[in-house]
Amino acid sequence: MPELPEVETVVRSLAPIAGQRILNAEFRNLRILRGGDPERLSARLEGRRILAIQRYGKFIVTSMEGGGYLTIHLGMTGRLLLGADPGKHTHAIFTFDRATLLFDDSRQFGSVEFSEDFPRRVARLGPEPLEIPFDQFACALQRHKTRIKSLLLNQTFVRGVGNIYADEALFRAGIHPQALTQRIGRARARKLYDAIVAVLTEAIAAGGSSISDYVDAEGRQGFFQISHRVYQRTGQPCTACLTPIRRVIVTQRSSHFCPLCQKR
DNA sequence: ATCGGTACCTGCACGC
DNA sequence: TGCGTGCAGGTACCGA
Repeated sequence: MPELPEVETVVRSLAPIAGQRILNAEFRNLRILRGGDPERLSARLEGRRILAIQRYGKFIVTSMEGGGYLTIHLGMTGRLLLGADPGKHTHAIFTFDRATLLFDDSRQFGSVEFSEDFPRRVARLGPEPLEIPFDQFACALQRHKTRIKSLLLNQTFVRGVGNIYADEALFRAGIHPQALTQRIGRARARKLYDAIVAVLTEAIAAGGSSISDYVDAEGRQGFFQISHRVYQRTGQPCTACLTPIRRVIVTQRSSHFCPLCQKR
């Protein structure tokens, strides 16, 4: 579910726990806990204050008072919920001075990890798409040899773009998801760069896309899904030319596109 | 060193 | 009603 705009919305809604102390950390499902046993981790976290909560692509990195980082990834169906009741898919419960935070995840693709040093899998990510300068984006694009949709999903290229926003950006840029990166010149790269920036900025302003069950920590839904032009609109008319939107599989992921507006 | 394919999970919508 | 199938915002790992 959550891509950059959804994770950004979640991080913003977590502002109330910044500066608060973790009184208790309980882990109910060890699948989502990466590396390390729950007892030791609880002991490591309890009594410590949250210093800052930051987003890196789709990762949430919480820096702790006295050192260490709590890194959370929401996977496909992960949620962080303030003041909610634990349920069937609650895998971790953090009790703070004045708040309770749950980590829920029905598919269990998400993760919670504690590390003394800045997490390596986050350090390995590419630049933020809303921060990278165009020249750097264009150079990085040239260096890869693959289909553009695959590249956009590759988190070492830019971090935070997922299936929804890749499809939406490619539509706005008029580029076919299966287009080879070598066939994308500077002008088309510019259109793509601008489209990514626009779609992510608009989605953040709308609080993300709520496809099935995404909500922020306060339980609020996003509403960018009403602005989707291709994503999950297979068979519906293109917003620009009325041609039915098509769906193809690119690197095992659904890609939605307009066969007339988007060129290889 | 980069890639593409696969595994990891649950829930839902659909057709029979 | 139940069962099988396909599909869903994700990353990590494997082998070519």
